[in-house]
Amino acid sequence: MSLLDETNQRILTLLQQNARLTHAQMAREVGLTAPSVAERIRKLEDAGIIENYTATINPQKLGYTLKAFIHLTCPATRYKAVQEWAQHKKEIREIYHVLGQVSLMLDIQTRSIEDLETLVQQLSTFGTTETTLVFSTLLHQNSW
Amino acid sequence: MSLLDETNQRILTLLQQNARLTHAQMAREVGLTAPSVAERIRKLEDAGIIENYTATINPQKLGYTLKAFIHLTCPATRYKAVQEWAQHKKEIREIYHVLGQVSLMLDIQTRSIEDLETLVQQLSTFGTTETTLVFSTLLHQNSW
DNA sequence: GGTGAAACCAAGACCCT
DNA sequence: AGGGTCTTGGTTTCACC
Repeated sequence: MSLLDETNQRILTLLQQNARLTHAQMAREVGLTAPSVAERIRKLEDAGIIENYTATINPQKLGYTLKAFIHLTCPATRYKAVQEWAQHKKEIREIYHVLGQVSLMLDIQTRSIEDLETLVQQLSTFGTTETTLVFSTLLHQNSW
Repeated sequence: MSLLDETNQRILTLLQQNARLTHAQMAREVGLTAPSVAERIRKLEDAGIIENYTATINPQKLGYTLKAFIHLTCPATRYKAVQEWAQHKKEIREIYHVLGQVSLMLDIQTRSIEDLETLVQQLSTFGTTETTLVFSTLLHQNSW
């Protein structure tokens, strides 16, 4: 059996749509028994294909109504400092090291424009910033 | 009881760390019984705070080794066309409508530089593009 | 992959405060 | 309204085929 045969791809799709499905429910969908599905899932986890299972939270409902991207241009020697600083800021969702004149790209979710301003001010101690506000999300693909 | 009291915040954190925890396991963590935890979770779902539960897949392991952002500048009248076109492209993870001269920002994950080139060529029929390749991810925050 | 048994869990009814 | 207890049926897990 291949780790990515058709059955496992269907299992992966099911788990991406609803990670709390029981093995028995998935077994019925793919035409196997629960222990077989459990074994396949265990192997997908061991292979690192499934990284983990997480509840998707609606940021709006927690008051995080503002989404933005901040492009930070700074010397590479400061990356680690930025990373450590960001670790304890819950508003910072992701940091990417990107190619080009912009060096870091930060995915941000804040409660207010004031909070965003504070972040930008703090970031400007590392380098120069350019902020892009997000109006809306047109597409959110969450399965392969 | 508030929907976001300390107990519910701990439940949310637990579910974001491992969405497949049983009610009983969470109950032991927060000092309640399983039915109480189930009831709290049901309310968080009903309130839309928990949107869904999903398995996190490692894109690398599926061959999607290249990450990029494409900034697309095009007339607003074409947004819908872009959205529909992107819907069936598994390489396109997210599309944001952003403020500024760039109009759309696409979060991309491809298997090769050739696939990226194809996407950029197709997108250039909608407007002008600017592609930013991602070297690495410095931070990935997945809980609030 | 499947089967069967034991431990565990989910879901609902019911009670207490 | 929120939490606890109990019961029933489904589920997981493991050994074994």
